[in-house]
Amino acid sequence: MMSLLEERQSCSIAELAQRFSVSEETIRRDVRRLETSGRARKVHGGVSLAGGGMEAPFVQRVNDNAAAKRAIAAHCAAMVCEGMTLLIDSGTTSLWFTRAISHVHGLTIITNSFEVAREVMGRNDNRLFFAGGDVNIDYRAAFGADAIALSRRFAPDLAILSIGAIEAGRGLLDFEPEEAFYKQAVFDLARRVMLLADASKFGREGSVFVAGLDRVHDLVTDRMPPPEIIADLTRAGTDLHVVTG
Amino acid sequence: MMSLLEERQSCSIAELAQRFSVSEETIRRDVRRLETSGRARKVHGGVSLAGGGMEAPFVQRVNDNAAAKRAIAAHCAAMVCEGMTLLIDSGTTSLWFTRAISHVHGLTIITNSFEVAREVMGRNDNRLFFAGGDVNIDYRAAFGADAIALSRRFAPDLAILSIGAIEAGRGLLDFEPEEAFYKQAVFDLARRVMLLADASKFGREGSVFVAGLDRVHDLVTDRMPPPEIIADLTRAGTDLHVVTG
DNA sequence: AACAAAAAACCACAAAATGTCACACAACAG
DNA sequence: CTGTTGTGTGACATTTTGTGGTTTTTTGTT
Repeated sequence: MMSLLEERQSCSIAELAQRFSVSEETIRRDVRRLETSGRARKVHGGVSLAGGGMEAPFVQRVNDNAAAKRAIAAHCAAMVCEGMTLLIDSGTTSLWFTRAISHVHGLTIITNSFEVAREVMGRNDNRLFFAGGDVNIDYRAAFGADAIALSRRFAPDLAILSIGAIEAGRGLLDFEPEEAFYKQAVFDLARRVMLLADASKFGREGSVFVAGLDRVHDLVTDRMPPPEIIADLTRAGTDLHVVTG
Repeated sequence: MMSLLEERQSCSIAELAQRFSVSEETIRRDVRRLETSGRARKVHGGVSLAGGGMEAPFVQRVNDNAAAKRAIAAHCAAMVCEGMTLLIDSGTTSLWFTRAISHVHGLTIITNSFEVAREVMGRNDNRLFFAGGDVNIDYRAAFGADAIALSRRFAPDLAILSIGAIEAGRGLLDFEPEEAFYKQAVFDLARRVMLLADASKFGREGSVFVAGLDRVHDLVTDRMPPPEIIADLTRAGTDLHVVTG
């Protein structure tokens, strides 16, 4: 069955059932197992290969929890006004933020994210500085020493950061060491650091330490965090903004 | 449906409905979802890609003389093999070249062009280094000192360059000083410099001097250049490849 | 500018398709 | 014999689709 999926990128349940002369329910059970083992993914009416098209993970991440991310982004966008200098990192929520400020003119934007850059280039009344170098294709961004060096040239009014996970007692964590390293470097630059994190980040466990909550001036999220994290926030002096979707 | 939108920049509801044999209302619903997730945007009577598309003047330049550029690109692509290190500049012909090498694996690509970078990121079995810094939004590329500094780190096997104009007696000229400056810097780096220029470049007059023809190892074009330029080429020791569309 | 006709978009509800669950049955190894 | 595993069946939940009616937008005409 996997070999059939290798040829055809995807297949319908009904077709597979007929192909193997078994009931559709049997196919569905097998598909469920394949999904839990990560080798295929279900879609309504059929199955498709998991790894099909390496672009999928990024697009998927952008659309995960889109409503919450959009609301958070819109809230932050209200604090941006003409002529500001912004540093925007490579998270998916940051991308929503970039879309949300598309109507503000005369900004200077520094970013290491290709998606953010693309969004900014849509309107050409902004100044754009791109932190390049070694590109992580999965993340569509550059994290290496060159990206850090370029970012360090600036003293942005505001830095917009996303994060992989927020854990009580630990602070901010991420999954990719390079990404974490880049973020550490930019914490010092901005006069104000705003962290955009939908509520799903509170449940996650990261694998690389990035920074303590005290480095963040504002945390913008869509649901009230668990009490231990609220305690950490007050201790760190971080302002908490909960955007009611 | 997204893949159909990738090819055609936009599409009408009625056409999509007929294409997939479903009712128009179903299409509208799907489009609404695509819009809330930010991947497409609705227009009256149809859908179009969200930020996806390039800016009108740019996409026009890319498609100008597309057949010739594609043929030139295909010819050059034949000289690329697995594992090479390539520097690709920001011209529109270079973009066609990048598309033409999409089937070659394991390349290391250095570029200062966002469009080239985007094309490379489509397949993630290449290594990508992006020369960033101050971004020229009209050209969708970075030309500044930072871009030069990063590019200088490399010694590519092959550099793929485009040019604004080729004049007899003068050599290579461009229209944007910054772009010219960047190109001057990269001429020294590559072991072999290949210039991609459709025949329209021979008639043009540029405004900024870039380099003499002697810096170019190969000139690939689609029609025989005027005799004075052929004389210059032989004098400079440049190989001339004329691709018969 | 005003107005009417036409096209397109939206909404709500019913119908169809698909997915899920629980249970019964058969094959089979220990 | 018994427990395990896989399969099929039917009831039920969920998702998706089509349809009719209504509202909004565009277009053409005066």
